[in-house]
Amino acid sequence: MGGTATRGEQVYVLLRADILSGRVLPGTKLRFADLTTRYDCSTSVVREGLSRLTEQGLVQSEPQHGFRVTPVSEDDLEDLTTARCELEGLVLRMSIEHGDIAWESALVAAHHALDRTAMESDGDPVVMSEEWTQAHSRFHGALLAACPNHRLRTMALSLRDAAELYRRWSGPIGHDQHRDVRGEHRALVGAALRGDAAEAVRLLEDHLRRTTRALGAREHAMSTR
Amino acid sequence: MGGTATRGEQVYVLLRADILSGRVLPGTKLRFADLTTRYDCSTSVVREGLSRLTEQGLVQSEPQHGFRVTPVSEDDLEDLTTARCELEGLVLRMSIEHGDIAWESALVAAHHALDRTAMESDGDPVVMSEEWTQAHSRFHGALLAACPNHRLRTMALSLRDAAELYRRWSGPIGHDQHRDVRGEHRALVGAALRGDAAEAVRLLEDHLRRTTRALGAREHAMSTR
DNA sequence: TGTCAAGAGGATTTCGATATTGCGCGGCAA
DNA sequence: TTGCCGCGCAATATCGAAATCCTCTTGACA
Repeated sequence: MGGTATRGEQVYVLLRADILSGRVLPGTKLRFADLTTRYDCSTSVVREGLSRLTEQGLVQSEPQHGFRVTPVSEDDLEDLTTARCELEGLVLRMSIEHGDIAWESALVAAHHALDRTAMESDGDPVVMSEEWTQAHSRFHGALLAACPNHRLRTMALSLRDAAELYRRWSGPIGHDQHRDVRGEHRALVGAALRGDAAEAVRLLEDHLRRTTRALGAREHAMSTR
Repeated sequence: MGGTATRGEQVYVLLRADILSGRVLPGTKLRFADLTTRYDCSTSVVREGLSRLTEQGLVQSEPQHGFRVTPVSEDDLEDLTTARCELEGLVLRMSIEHGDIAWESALVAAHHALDRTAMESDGDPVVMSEEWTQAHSRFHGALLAACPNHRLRTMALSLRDAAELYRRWSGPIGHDQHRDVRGEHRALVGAALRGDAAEAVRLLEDHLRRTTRALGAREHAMSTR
């Protein structure tokens, strides 16, 4: 027990975690031989998992040439950030306009949890802590949760996932450019609870663009070393 | 020649065509045994094709229970239409703001082709002609083509595909509610070429909502018979 | 020396069969 | 009659090998 329903699902979850956590680098070729031994299953199952990752955009496939982890680039990051500003902003507006008390409560709870979680991990202060990443993801998910449109919400969350791949390669964000990430989150919650959708969307876009700038700088530093 | 690269791709294209053209009805269970004989290939390949359809939203999968064509419902149609109005409107605005002369030319060409294509097919006047459907799809694709953001454009087109599944179940739209579909398209082109993004978006949303209403009425009539 | 063709090797794609899972029918006891 | 347990069937998930395809190398020929 404790396992998921199918083997393909397991591979999907495991490989997804490996990609998002940075254990396999963007651009890496994913060979079937490696994966079958790594996850102890047949090529069919690996293929299933890769296919699911592909639909999420974390993996790319070229027919007859196999699969590789979606490469990162500054252009793609720019594309992704613009898409997120527009779509996530839209979903946030709808969420605020339709949010009820239960939504507000869940949002406050998620924000509290995030605010009380350390950003840097104890063991390795150069990378962000797993707990903070999760809490951060949950917080932004809670912000969008009241959007009544299932498709738009799903797409916005999918874009957040794609961004996670980039966020991994940044160090603790707070240290770059003297940002006050906690303050940004607090302001977001405030505007949301006040029902000020326009202000909240503005804050969110700022939040996303700032993160992008930090990542772009970091990535540039990595690619030129 | 004329064949696509892999067998899985073929199954994907064929099955997709079968679903979009209405040869297999929404909600239908897709058994492997049937599909392997229908497309003359193994279960693995069928699985590959179904997986790709799933990522596009045309097919749903429940672990251990197989696949079925995504069922249609009035609620889902409402959800889809709202999502399209918001997202496609956004993409259209960006497209108009960034469109150059080449885009305008392609748009004019696509509109001309659409305007000169008959909506009703000769053989079966109750269903829309294949040619018109294609021209219609190309026209709306041309409208969005100049949006510089790859992700947003792709998502908008994906939503259009999903809507195709519904559109199939409507008769020739022009006959319902005394609509002037050709006029709506012409007005859209006019606003787009004029660079009036706000007006174009308004026209597009109207266009989409009208189609939805026609489909909703039709579907209701079918479900109660 | 440069170009092209043929072949070996490695990787992906496809196959057919086996293992596993879920569902329904029938029997048995209360 | 009703409810529950267990067996059998059908469908899906998984496997491991065979077939197919791509790439890189080698060698011959102009």
